[in-house]
Amino acid sequence: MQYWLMKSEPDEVSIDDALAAHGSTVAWFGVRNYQARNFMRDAMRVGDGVLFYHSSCDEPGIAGIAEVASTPYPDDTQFDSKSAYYDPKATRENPRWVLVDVRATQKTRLMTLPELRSIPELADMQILRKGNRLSITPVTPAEWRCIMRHINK
DNA sequence: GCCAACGTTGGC
DNA sequence: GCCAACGTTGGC
Repeated sequence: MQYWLMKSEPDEVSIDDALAAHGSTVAWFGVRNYQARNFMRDAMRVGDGVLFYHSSCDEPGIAGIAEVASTPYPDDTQFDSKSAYYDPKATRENPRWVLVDVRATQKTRLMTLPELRSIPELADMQILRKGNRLSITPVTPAEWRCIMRHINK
């Protein structure tokens, strides 16, 4: 069992959107970074814990809890020439981008970046490092437990 | 809107 | 294979 933090722009897919989706499950489309893709393709397992993070918005932070709900499969938006995520170099025979399904399990209070930064145990979290841009990052069991403890207060 | 950080592209 | 130029991310 591993833990992850996954960024989503709430304008596109928020924790509320995910909870309202069929089976509270959404396809994590649009990842176009090889490192983040490789986490989904190679490391994630069904049932892994996910921190649902809202990025590029008024109040960035952890907004809910989710879990990995599928094995990896091709991201259809790469084949759609009308999509912002279209990749002309990808083909159905040779997909370049994969995704997993993510099932939202709980909307939480918003744990903002300043709050996360204020917790000494979380000082090494990848999301808090300067220049962090990766949209999917691993979370250690200790970080996960710490966040679970704080988020329900 | 700014800008630091970092990934990608493409000429050589 | 190097690396400069360029593009993107994302908090502020």
